[in-house]
Amino acid sequence: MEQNKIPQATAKRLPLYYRFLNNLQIQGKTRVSSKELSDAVKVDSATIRRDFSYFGALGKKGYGYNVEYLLGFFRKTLDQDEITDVALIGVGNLGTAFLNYNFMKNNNTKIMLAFDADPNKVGTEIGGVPIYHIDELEDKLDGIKVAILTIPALEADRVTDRLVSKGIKGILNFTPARITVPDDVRVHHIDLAVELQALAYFLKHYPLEINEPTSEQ
Amino acid sequence: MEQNKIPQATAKRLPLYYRFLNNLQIQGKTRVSSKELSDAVKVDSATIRRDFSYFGALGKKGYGYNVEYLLGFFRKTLDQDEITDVALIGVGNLGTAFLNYNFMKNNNTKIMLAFDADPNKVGTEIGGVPIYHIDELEDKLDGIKVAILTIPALEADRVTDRLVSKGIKGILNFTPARITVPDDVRVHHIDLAVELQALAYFLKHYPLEINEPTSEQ
DNA sequence: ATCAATTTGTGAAAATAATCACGACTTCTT
DNA sequence: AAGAAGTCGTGATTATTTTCACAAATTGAT
Repeated sequence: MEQNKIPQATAKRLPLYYRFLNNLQIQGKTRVSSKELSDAVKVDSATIRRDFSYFGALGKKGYGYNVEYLLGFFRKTLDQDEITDVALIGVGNLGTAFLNYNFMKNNNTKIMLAFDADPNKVGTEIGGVPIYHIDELEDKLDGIKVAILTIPALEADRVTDRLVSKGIKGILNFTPARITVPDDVRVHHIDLAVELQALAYFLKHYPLEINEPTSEQ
Repeated sequence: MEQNKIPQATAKRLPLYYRFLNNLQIQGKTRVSSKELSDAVKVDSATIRRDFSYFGALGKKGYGYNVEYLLGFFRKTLDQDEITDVALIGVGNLGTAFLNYNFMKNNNTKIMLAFDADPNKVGTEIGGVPIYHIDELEDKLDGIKVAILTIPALEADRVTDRLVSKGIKGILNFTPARITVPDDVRVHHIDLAVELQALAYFLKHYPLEINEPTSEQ
């Protein structure tokens, strides 16, 4: 696409920038510098300027960035106008957390429907999202391209195959299983146990130096 | 520490390797090649060999790696014997998911206690973990170095300050807020809304090529 | 015993990302 | 009006991570 030159590391930070700019606007701020933004999002200010620069010259020297303008620009770039419909598979604790989270408020994504195997959950709603039986997957999934996977690891492969057959192109996988998909399907893994273990490992083996960056994703 | 040369990117993958090796052992496999491991964890086989090589020559040419040996090695390296105690702050949907997740089974981390402000939850247990009132934080947190933050964003800064005062050195932050901590405290952010938005962005702007790596964290 | 098939470990190269540092321009203060 | 302070955009550098590709060693089949 037109902007294939944007580094992936930058692309991953865009939603973060967007949310903080939104907060700033709500607070009534009209301008912001890369330094202020840096303090808020914990990303080096030079990195922020570099990130923005991929989209052209959005700021003004000696002034900073106009919040309204920047926000408008990102709204277009991040397709904030165009909402991506999402399906959630597995209404356990984690799935329920998602349904209640109400991402959609400020976001370009919206969970439209959920699936579970538990008959007590099927037919109910959580956070306004209807829950269908997992067997109805193929019937209800038309037009949906993104799925959140919050099911037991053992079922991950089987359900993934069904999702892929049905045309899903992006999966946010919270299962510890590393699922296998065709080349044209994108999977992002978020492995809670690994994250926690990695944090514990870093604490023991990488004592932080003064002035070392203190947070990361 | 002694092994400060290990790249952070490698360190983040270690828990993942560990878990899959564990699975292999349970399945009764005695040997494994970097190629097989690669298929399972979706990390390039050269990257896996490079990762392992930081710890010395763990494999054997023409043979691969001995599962038992490798596992034993990682057990020591990842301190699997030595359990890291963790506190969970905020027993909402997401917090409850963690408590029920039962990470600890195969892991070097264990959630020992949880805190919440809801009087209905205080005094109960979830997944065997006792829930205390958030006001008791200072009394109960002795000796704990790692905390999982699953509270509303607005309370993140205040609670973080209290955790830091009490000596917490690592925070797994599920709050959308980017918290501010001293240099000697490590924070890993997991921002669910950002992850979902980023996935949607990648789908629209980075169409996958054939043979492009198909998954990532 | 021989040889084809495997598979590691790693030097070297390539790709990706972060950071420095400064010229150019803007705003603010007096 | 002039100078000080602030801030961007970016060339250049440095750091980090991934990938290639192949010699060396091992295995397994005949």
